[in-house]
Amino acid sequence: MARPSRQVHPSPDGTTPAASTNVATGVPTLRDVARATSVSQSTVSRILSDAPTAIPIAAATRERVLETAKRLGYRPNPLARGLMGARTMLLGAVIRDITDPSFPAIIEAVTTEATGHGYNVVLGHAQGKAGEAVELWAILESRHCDAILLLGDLSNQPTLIEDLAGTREPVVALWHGSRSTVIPTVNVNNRGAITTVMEHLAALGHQRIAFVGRRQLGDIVERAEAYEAFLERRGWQIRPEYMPDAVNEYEGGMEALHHLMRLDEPPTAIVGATDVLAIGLVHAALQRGLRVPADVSVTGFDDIPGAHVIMPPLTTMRMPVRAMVKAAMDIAIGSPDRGFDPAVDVHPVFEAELVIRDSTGPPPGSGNPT
Amino acid sequence: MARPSRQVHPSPDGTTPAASTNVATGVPTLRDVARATSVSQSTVSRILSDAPTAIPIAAATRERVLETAKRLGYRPNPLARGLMGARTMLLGAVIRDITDPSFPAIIEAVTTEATGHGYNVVLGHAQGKAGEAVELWAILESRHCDAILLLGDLSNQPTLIEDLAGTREPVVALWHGSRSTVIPTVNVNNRGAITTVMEHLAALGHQRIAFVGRRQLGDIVERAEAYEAFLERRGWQIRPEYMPDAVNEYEGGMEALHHLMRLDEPPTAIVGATDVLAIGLVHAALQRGLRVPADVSVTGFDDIPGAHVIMPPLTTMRMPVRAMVKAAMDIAIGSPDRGFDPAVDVHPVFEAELVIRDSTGPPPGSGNPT
DNA sequence: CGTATGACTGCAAGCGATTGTATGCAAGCG
DNA sequence: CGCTTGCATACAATCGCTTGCAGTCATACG
Repeated sequence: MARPSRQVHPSPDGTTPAASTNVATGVPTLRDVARATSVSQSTVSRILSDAPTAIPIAAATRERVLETAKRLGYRPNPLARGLMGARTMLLGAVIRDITDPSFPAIIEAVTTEATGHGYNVVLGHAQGKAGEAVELWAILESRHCDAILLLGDLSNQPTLIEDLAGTREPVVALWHGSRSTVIPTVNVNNRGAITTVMEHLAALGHQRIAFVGRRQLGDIVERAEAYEAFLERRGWQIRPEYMPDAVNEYEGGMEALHHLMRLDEPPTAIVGATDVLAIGLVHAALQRGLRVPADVSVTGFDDIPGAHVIMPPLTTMRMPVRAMVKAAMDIAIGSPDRGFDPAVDVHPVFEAELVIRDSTGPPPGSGNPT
Repeated sequence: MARPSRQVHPSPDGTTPAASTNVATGVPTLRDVARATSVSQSTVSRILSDAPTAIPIAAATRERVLETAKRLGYRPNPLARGLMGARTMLLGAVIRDITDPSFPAIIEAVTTEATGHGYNVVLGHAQGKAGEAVELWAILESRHCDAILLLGDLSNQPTLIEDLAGTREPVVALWHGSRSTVIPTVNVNNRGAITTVMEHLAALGHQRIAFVGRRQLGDIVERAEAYEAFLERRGWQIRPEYMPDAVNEYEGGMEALHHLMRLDEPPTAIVGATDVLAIGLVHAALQRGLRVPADVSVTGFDDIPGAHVIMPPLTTMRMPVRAMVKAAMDIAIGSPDRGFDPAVDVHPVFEAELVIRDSTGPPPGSGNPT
């Protein structure tokens, strides 16, 4: 790293070197702007970062500086800024699994919202492994992100959440399943949503309803519980064989369907814990020669892109992704200085909306199939 | 920002304050480690950043320092490091449109590869607008990313590419359509791939083949050209009405299909420029009561997740995403110091692989539909 | 036994920006 | 006309870390 060690010698003859500009990088620095305008760095700094300063600046000077800065193409160095403890305008995002089709929309919302606030997003991909998430968090923190968003349930490793709780930056978890009270969480009303789905199915005449999803991720746990609770309220039987374990992938859904259809008394409707699962369910059903929804109804959750272009288009629950991300952002970077703003709810819960499409219908043999 | 201005007074009585640790943040600094070990910062720095230094360090000292550093949980501050011109270990990624289902896999590959190299990824979402991409680039550069990856065709705004060419960090474009020679590009052999698809269809007996995709994105332009070239080679007629314009969304594909099927002589096979388009095509065909592939064959491009769980599973071209990203990474951050390594090919082209599934078959009325 | 070589370390000067405090100057007041 | 005020700037100290160069012993050589 052959960096010229001393560049800014006061020039033996006394003349100040014009505008040296860090020779190595070619990027104009604050000092260059100061020199070019014949004012001090402090003045330039105060003007450019127009922070609420007690010190007044002459309008003329401000003009001049602003002009030179633009002319030189000056850009503040975020590194130096961050060093002094100023905000880095970086938002860390730890994503459970970017491969999951429900995340792109979330990421899109996050980057858009963040940009709107002048923030950049540093992406960390946990690849489903909580171990990596811990490490990621460390990285993000050391990068001095102003806030960190946890996207998806990363709670299977308790250490993470605990560590995060002790951190100095705001950390907000989205779709984490509302189990943690240590950190703010923004969630969807899973119980309410599943209840809505079940009621939709029940209204259609279904009684033998299965639920597919692995009780591991926070959101899915809640959904499963809501499913059981509904059955109980109705006084319907809870059959363990109606709740097969399934990894959250298309294949998981496919296997689950085959399992369910091999049962002596197969369900007439299946609630998928996610759209991915539901699409797998539908696909496997079709492969088996079953008709959806004539032979079996299927519902999903998330309304991922593509959920409406499968055949039949999927009935599912749509979450207000944008609003949720916005809420998280407000909690995370909304309060200017001190930690969280006590005035805002740090555990908001949003309602999902039932999108009825063609994958649900009356159970087989129920008179008029519409 | 009430930051205690002077902290490290030599303590009147001569005792060195234990380990002050930046009170504001609570994060141990290099100085803390130095004090705790009773050595100078320089020594600690040299040890921890084990840079190839001409200056030798006693093994015992090294041990001691390493041990204390670990005990204190010391983490170097990337900001301060970057300020000195060291690598920031940040990789900028500008994504054309994260909403496009083919990108998640790419992002996944990028984050994984980057992590493997010790890099973090800063994500920029261009939202399809090239104007934003320019701005993004500026941001990423000012963040001192060690390299920048352009994901997807951002070339519709020429300024971007020009600006980028003059930058000092390595910039590599992936899936940019191989039109730019100003910056390194990693591409898939679109012409070869489309030729493969066309041959597959021709071998099945199709002669009336349509192509759906908007000639705007680099990759798609190439694919369209290859389509025409194939027709020409065979001496088949190029019908403009067989090349409808279609936005790269499910809906675009659906509209295109309806358009094609309203033709007096509709095609028996349709090549979708992307899987998204293809899925839209299939969906619309099914809606129209057409059977795929009995009535019309459809092919896609990308093999996005989900392409195999629609009905019928999509015949498509799969790209070696991982290998392509790896190649880009090698170009971008492979050479340690000076720009690009002249030894490596900066315009590698990868071959896509035909994945035959069930959306293609012989044209209607061709004897045995197997 | 004095003094060269080395092997190790410490000093201190920045990187680029922020910010508390001091300074220069022109009005304003009595 | 001297001095208080207040406005506009400049100074200088840091943030945490890297690094060229100077300094310190200890050992080895003449």
